[in-house]
Amino acid sequence: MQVDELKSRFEQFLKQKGYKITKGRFEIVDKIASYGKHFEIEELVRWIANQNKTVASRSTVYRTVRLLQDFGAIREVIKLGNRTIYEFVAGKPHHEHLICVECGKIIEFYKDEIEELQDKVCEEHSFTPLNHRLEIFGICKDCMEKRT
Amino acid sequence: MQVDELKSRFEQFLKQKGYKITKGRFEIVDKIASYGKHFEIEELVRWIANQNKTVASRSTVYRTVRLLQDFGAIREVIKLGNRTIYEFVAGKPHHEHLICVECGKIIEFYKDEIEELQDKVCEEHSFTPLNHRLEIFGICKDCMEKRT
DNA sequence: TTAATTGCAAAAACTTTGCAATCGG
DNA sequence: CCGATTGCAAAGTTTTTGCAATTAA
Repeated sequence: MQVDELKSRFEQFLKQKGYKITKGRFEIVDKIASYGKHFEIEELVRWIANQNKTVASRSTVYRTVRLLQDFGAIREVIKLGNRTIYEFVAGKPHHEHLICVECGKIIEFYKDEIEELQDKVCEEHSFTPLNHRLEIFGICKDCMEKRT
Repeated sequence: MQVDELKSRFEQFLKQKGYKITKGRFEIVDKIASYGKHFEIEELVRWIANQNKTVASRSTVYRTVRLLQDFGAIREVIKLGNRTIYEFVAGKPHHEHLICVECGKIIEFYKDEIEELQDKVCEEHSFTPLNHRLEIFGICKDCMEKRT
């Protein structure tokens, strides 16, 4: 999805919720889109603050991140210790993560069968799934090789 | 596994690491074992503090929880917002969780096929898995029925 | 106009840590 | 005895919030 299309959908979302269309909110979307990788909020705040033109304060970033989560453009994908790592999911197909606990590398993967089995489990428990997160922590290939 | 057996294994673990065998550590194990359900650390601290005989301070609880994680007796199983929910896993077979976002109910499940598929994915990426967590958030049967 | 938003600083919630006293081996 | 552990309070992190000023509709 193009960022412009996303922003226009976000605009609809805001209007529909009775929220206002502000410059700051869209600049944050641009920043997240151009950041191009998984991020933590404080990381994003610092990165935004270091740009020539500051587009939003820490509170606004936190508040907008929450809005974008409700909207569905970003998602909490990794919870490691006290850290929360987000990703920009806009338009990207759903996937899960392998996280290297040595170097922090994040590998994305998707297995249809895993999704199907989850649906099956939910059905068995008459549970209505809304979303899920599968995190596999371990050592990536590179780090494994360095160990020898 | 019996709690006594677990404590004896924990004792071996401590000795092997060069740590000391203290009363407080074992009393915390007893408390967690008798708590009998998923818990958050602050919840545990408060619960322990409310007992006739206080067995450990907040810092000791935090420090011991970390030790027990390393030892493998407890595990961070759910990360929801800023909350971290632990479970006492001692001897229990591995399983995943369905979490009702409405009432907080936690349902445990295990699907061998899901585990196998994960191993397969890891192999495909030459990734050495250490541990994983699959959280499915949704609405449980009871909450769904109440909605009508 | 007026209700939502922003930035700030303060507060909140959770967790870690320095240190002196104490305890275990 | 010596080094690990404990409790406390202080500090560190991350996130939320109250409020006055500002801005969008």
